Amino acid sequence: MQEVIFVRIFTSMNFSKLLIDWYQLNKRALPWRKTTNPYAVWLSEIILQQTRIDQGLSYYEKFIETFPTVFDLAKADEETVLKLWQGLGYYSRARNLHHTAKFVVEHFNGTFPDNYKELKKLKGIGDYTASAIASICYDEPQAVVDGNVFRVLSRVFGIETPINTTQAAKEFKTLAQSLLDQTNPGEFNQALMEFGATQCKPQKPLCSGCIFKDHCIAFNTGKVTLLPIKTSKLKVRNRYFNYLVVVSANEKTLLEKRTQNGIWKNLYQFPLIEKENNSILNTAEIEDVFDITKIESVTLFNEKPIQHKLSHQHLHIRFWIVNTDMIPKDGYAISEINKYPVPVVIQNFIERFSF
DNA sequence: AAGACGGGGGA
DNA sequence: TCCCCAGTCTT
Repeated sequence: MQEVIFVRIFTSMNFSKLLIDWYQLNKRALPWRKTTNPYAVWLSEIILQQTRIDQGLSYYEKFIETFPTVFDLAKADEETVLKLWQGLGYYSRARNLHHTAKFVVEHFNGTFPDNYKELKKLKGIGDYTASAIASICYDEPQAVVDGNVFRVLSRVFGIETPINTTQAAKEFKTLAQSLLDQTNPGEFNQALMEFGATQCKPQKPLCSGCIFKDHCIAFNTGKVTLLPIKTSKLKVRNRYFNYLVVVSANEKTLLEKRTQNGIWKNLYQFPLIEKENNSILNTAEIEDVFDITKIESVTLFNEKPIQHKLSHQHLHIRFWIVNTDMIPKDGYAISEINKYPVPVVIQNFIERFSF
């Protein structure tokens, strides 16, 4: 038996009007919505990449207060920027943020480019962020495609192209562009994202009162929970970290900066011994790290490795307390270590361990 | 085209 | 547990 399904077709302006009317009634009051200052909008967009508003909000407030203008940000040390970013993750965003602030000050006298094409040339600004800034600050009709847009459009229009493909990026950008309100693109873009974030949510979307109920292909074919489609699951690498926490006679410890590419680049940590497996360290391995003669004692801080899960890596971490009589030459005063940007797992240890 | 890159929150 | 988040860059 063939099932017959009725879906109302959008007329040209329908989608945009329904959406923007909904937005006017339902938008949250957020600090970056009070301005079209490109610096503030840029900052908010970088912070919100792959980050929930609830998580990013306090960081935005901190950054705007500490660095009210692009000049203030450009003047700061990278370490200061990373410290303020600590805990937010994806630290390349902070490094690129700082780089671009300096670039804008040096080459554009502190004035951001006023169009999509030039914005996209800046480090850390991709298609999404360039479209967001250009539309919100300069009314340039560039549609944004973020996770919300993928979800809303895939459902409403019943698009089954896996969203983590190059083809989907083009397909959804074209569709979003065709729906875009040409006279108020910034409003439209924000409305579509807000709608995805609060109504057309990943889980338990609020379909019963949805403005697109009569039009939505997914809703009318029972496929809401199946869309959007995403292929391939990433594989996670296990790594085994042993951190050596030196406690010296003169209240100093050792820190090192992670300078290679990879996780936590340019953040600090205790001296690290990485192993291939979960085996316990022996004292010889620890002594090899320091060219020292006098280790008083070595104790294992946590018998059970701390499980620290990142997107692509599952870290198993042990902390070793190394007491020594010697005075480390390049030691960091215990009282000063909170000035350095460190990964969350290191910060948690510092707070648990009473030096 | 695929992989790397954080950390937290919700179900 | 698993999924996803106002993505971008590198390989």
